[in-house]
Amino acid sequence: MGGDPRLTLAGPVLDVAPRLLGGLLTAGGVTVRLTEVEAYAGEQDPGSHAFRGRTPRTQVMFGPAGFAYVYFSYGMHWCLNVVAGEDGAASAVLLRAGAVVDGLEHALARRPGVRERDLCRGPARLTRTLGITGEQDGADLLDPASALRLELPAAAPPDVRTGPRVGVSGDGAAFPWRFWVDDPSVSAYRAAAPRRRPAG
DNA sequence: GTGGGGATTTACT
DNA sequence: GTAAATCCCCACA
Repeated sequence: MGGDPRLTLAGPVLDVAPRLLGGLLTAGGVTVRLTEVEAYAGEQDPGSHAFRGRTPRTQVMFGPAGFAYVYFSYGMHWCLNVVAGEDGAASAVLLRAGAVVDGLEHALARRPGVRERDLCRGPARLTRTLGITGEQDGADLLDPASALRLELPAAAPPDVRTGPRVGVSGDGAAFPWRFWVDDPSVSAYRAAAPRRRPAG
């Protein structure tokens, strides 16, 4: 699967998401190998920011694949998505976790005292470790001159696991659109609608 | 102009 | 396990 990476990312988001696992994301002098992602499937996905249609914040999602959608959450966190699907599909893949493979010194400098496996264990930790903020919203991930670069793996890892998305409530939680590989950097946070001990 | 909620992380009990 | 931190975005009026 050589091919034009832009074309690969322009495929159906549920195909694109697992293809990002093993990919290399570089920013702020740090490179991570992606270990966990989540798919957000456009305007018909109740869990997606694009669910309510095009807005100033989500306009990047409605554009062509391969660009960065960076949003701000909970008053302090940035999260990074890769826009996927055809132009106008408004689908994207949230990058939830990764393992640092280069620039460890820069990563540790940004996150003093944090264990190596926790550096990018979670979507907001990942952006913080790589120094990603809203300034990178709309960046072309496939442009070598970009502050944010993504390199797709030659092939998807053979052992991709799937499960419900994290932090998504309501109907959007029904689909197993979270993809990960077995790695210590994969986030381990509770689901959006945590259950108490199962009745019975 | 106002109000409610959020694709989270961290610290504390 | 529970709660605090913290502010942008969006829907309404």
